[in-house]
Amino acid sequence: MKNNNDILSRAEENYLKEIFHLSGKEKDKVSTNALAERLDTKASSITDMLQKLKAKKLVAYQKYKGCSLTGSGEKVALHIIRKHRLWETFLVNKLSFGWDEVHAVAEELEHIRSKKLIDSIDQFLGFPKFDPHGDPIPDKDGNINYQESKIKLSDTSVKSIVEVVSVNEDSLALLKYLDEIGLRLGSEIEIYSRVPYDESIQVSIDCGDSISLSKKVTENIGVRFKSKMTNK
Amino acid sequence: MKNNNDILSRAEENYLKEIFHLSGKEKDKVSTNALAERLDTKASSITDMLQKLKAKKLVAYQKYKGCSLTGSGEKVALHIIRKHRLWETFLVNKLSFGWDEVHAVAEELEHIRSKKLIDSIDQFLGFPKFDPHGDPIPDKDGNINYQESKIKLSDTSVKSIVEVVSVNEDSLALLKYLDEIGLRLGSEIEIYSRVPYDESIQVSIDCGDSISLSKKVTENIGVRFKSKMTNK
DNA sequence: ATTTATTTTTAGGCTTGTCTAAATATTTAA
DNA sequence: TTAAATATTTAGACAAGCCTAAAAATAAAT
Repeated sequence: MKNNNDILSRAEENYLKEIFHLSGKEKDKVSTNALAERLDTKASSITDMLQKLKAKKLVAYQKYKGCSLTGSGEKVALHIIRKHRLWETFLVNKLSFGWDEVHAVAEELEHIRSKKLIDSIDQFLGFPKFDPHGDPIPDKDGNINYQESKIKLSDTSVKSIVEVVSVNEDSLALLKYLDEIGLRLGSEIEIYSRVPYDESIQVSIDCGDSISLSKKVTENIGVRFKSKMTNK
Repeated sequence: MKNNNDILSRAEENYLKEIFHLSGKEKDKVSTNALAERLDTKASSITDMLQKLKAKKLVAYQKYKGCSLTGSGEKVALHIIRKHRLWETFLVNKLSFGWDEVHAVAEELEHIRSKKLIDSIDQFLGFPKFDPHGDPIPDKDGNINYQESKIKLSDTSVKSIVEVVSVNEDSLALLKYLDEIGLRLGSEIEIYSRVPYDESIQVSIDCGDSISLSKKVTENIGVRFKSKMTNK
C-alpha cells in the first residue's frame, strides 16, 4: 500500500484537480479536449501530461479513450481541493474577503505543501464543513460530504421554492452579478415560470421583485428543494 | 517613475531577496559565489540570472564586479521579506507553530501574490513590528525599522549582560538547539569569559547554569546591551 | 612581476511544460 | 458504409532555470 509520494509540480496538481472536477460524482472518463479547455492549454499539452501522470500511476489513461483518476490520484486531488476550500473559508471568515475575491488567491494557496499548516487552519476555523460557495470541504483523510439532494437551479420545476446552497466559483463575473442582484448562499428563491425557448426562468429572490435569470446563470447555482408555492 | 511591473518568477524573487540579505545595511556589492552558496545553485546559474535581472533593471551588475539591487529591485525584495515575516508571525501567533517550524513554510507563502491578502494579514496581526525571530517587518510602503544598537552575541565583551533580540532563522538545527538550551527571544545572557582560541564564550542564560557557546552559534544571535555585571 | 589559485563567465545540454503543424483515430452524417 | 468532421496524438521547437566542462578574468602568492 505504498504511496508514490514523489513531490508533484503545481501543473501536475492542477491537472489532477481538474480531472476530479470534470469526472464528477459518476467518475466518468474525462476527455482530452475538456481538460484542455478548463486548463486553458492545447490538447497536445494535455496528452503529454496524461502520459506523465499515467507513468506515476496517478491517472488511468488509454490513447483516445480519455482518462480518470486512480486511487492515489484522487487522494491527491481531494487534498488540493481541501486546501483550496479551507483557504477560501479562511479568507472570508477571518479576513473579511468577499466571496468573489477569494478564488484567485486560493488557486495559489492551495499549492502550499505543509500538512501541519492546513490542518492548523482547519482547526483555527473550527473544522468547517462547507466553503463560502457552499461546496463541501474534504476532511484530513479525504472524506467529502456530498450535499444531499442538491440540484442545479436550472433543473428545478416551476412553482417551487428552493434554497441556494452553492454557487460555481469559476466565474468572477457571475459572482459579482449574483452579489448585485442580492443572491447569496441561503437565499430563498421562488420559481414562477420558465421560458422554453431559452430556458430562462422568472424568479423572486428573498421575496424581492420578480427577475429573470438566464440558463447560463441558473446552471451554475446549486439549490435544495424546500416546498411548493401555495396558491393564494 | 514607472515600475517595471512584469510578474516575477519565484526564482527571480528569491534571487532579489538573497541579494538584499547579502548586501546588508552597507549595500555592499554581492559576489556571484556568495549568491550561489545561499541559493544552493552553481555559479554559472547565478550569472545567467543576473544578466536577466539586469535586463529588467532590478539589479546593477557588471561582469566580474558583483551585483547590487536597484531601487525597484530593493522594493521587490522588501515586499518579499515583508510577506515572509508576516506569515511567520501569523504561524506563531495565530496557529501556535514553534519558531523553528515556520521558516520553511514561509519560504513558500512569501510568494503568494495578493497585496490585499498580505495587508489583511498585517491588520489581522495588529501591524506587528518584529517577527518571531526578532527581525523587523517592513511596512506596506517598504519602510523597515532596523533595530537600534543590535549586535551579534559573538561581538559582545565579557562581563556584559545582554538581551536576545533576534536569531538567524536559516538553520533549523540552530533553532532546535537554542530551544533545547532554553535560549529564546528576550532571554538574558551573562557573558563570563571568552576562549581566544576558538572564540567560544562561557555564559548563563536567564540565570541558569554556566554553558559554553561556540562561535558558530554566537554569530547567529542578535543581542542588545543591557548592563555590565556587578562584582560581588 | 610572474606564476598559481580562485572566481566568474561562456558554451552547450537537459528537463519541464508549453506551443504549432501534421498525422492518425474516432465519431457523425450522408 | 463510406466520406466528412472532429478529437486526439505525434513530432519538432522553444523559454526558463538549472547543470557540467572549459575558457577567461581577477586575486593571491612567491
